[in-house]
Amino acid sequence: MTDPSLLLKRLQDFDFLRGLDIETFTALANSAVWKVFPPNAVIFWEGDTESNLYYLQYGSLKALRTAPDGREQVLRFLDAGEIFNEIGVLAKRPNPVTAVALEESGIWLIPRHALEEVVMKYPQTALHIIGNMADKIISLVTLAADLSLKTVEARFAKLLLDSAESDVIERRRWTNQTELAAHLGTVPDVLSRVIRELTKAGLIEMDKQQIRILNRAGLAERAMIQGD
Amino acid sequence: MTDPSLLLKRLQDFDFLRGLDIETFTALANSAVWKVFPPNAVIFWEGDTESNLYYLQYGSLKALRTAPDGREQVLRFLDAGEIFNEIGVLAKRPNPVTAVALEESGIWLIPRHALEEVVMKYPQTALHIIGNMADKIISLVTLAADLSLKTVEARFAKLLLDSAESDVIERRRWTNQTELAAHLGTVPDVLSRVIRELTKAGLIEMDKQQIRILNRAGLAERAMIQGD
DNA sequence: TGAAAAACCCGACAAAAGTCGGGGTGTGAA
DNA sequence: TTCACACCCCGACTTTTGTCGGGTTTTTCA
Repeated sequence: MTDPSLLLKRLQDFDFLRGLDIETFTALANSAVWKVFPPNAVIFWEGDTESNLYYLQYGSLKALRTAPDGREQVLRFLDAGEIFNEIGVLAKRPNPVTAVALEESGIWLIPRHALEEVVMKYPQTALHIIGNMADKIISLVTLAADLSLKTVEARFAKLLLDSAESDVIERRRWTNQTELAAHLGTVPDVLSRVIRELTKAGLIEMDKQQIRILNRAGLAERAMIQGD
Repeated sequence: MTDPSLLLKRLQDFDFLRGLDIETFTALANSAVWKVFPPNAVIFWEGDTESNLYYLQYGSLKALRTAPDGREQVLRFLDAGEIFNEIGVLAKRPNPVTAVALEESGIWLIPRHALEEVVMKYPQTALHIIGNMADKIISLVTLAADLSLKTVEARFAKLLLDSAESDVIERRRWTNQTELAAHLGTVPDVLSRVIRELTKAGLIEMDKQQIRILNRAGLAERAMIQGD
C-alpha cells in the first residue's frame, strides 16, 4: 500500500492526467506521501494552508464547517478515487473547510511543486482542474440556493431522488440521521420528523440497511414544492 | 466605447493577463464583442451554455437563483472590473446562475477560442483563473454555512461589518431592502424587522443614503451568536 | 406634475425549524 | 453479561422565519 508504483497505476487512470509522459508520472508518484487516517481523524482544519493535493485511495471523508455551538454543516462527502484541496495547493488560499475521515481512509499527498511542474508542462491539466472546480462551484451554488429556498423536507426528498439510481439506497456505515441532517443543513430531530412524515405518507420505507423509494412521483412533488 | 483599443488598455490591467505579449493582447481585444445592457436586463439564464468570458467594464450585476414562487437567492453582486462565466467558457458547464443587470452595464464578451489560445500559450493564466475560482468557492462555502448555521440577524450584522471599512456604508442605487434580503437568504419583511431591532438597540442607523455603524462591538456580538 | 409603481413600515398571524425531556433499542467493550 | 454509548423515536414546547393585510412615503416617468 505504501508502494509508489501502486499510486503510479492509479494516477494513470485519472482523467485529468491523461496524456502525460512516463517520466512525469514517475516523478509525481515518487514525491507523493502515503498516510492512513483512522475514523473521525481530522485530515486538515478550516483555515489551514495546506500545500498538498490529496488523493483518496480508499475510505470516505466529509468536508464541513462548524458553528461555535458544535453544529455542523457538511458541504460534501468524498468517496474513494476523488481528489481534494485544489484550493490550497494551486490557489494558495487557506482551506475553507475541515476534512474528517468517516471510516479508515488511505490518502496520497502530492506536494505542490510536483503538481505545478505538471501544470506548466501540460496546460491541459489545468483545464481539467478548472473543470473539477467548476463542478464544485455548481454544487455549492445549488446547496446555497436550496438552503435558502427549500424546506428540509424538499431538500431530503431531492437528496433521495438524486442518490437513487434504482429505488433502493443501500445505507453505508455513516449514512445515519446525524450525518444526513448535517448535510441537509438541519438537526437530527427535524430530519427524524420528516422521515416519519414521508413514511406515513407512503412515499418511502427506511430501516438500518437501506432506504426504499415507494413513490417516486410523490417524492418529486415534495422536492419541488419550494423550489426548482 | 465600442473601440477595441479601449478594451486593449483594460486587458493590460488585468492581474491574470499580466505578462502576455502585445500580439496576443491585440488578438484578444479584436475578437471581443461589446454589449450594453439596460437595468434589469438578463445577461444570461441559469442553464444556458454560454461560451464567452464576460468582462464588466461599467455598471453592476447580480448572480441569482430563482424559486418557482419567484423568490430569489442572490449568490453574489458584481462590480465594474470583474470577469465572470469562467464556468461556461473553460469548463463547458451550463451556467448555474442567472445574471441580471442592476443598472445600465457595459460588457465585453471574449469568445472561448481566443481565451483557450491564451491559456495554452501561457499556463500561468490558468493558475490565475484557478485562483479566481478558488475565491468563488470560498465565498460560496461561507454563504452555505452561514445560511444553515446563522440567523438572519447574524448574517446581516456580519454583512455590515464586512462591507464597512469605516463605520459608514454609502447605499448604492440598488442597496435596498429587497436586494439585501435576497442576498441574505430571506425576505424584505424579515430584514425590515431585523433593522428595526438593531436600530432600537442603538447598534446602527439607517437612512436612504447610508448605513452607519454606531457600535461595532455590539454588532460583532450579534454576528457571532449563532456561528463563527 | 400628478398618478402609478416601488419601496418601506408594522402588527398579527402561520408555518417551519429547532429544543427539550423523556423514552427505547442494539452493539460492543470491560 | 452488563454497562455505556450511539442511534433513534416522539410529543410538547420555543424560536425563528415567512406571510398577510393594511398602511405611508418615495421614486419614476408619461
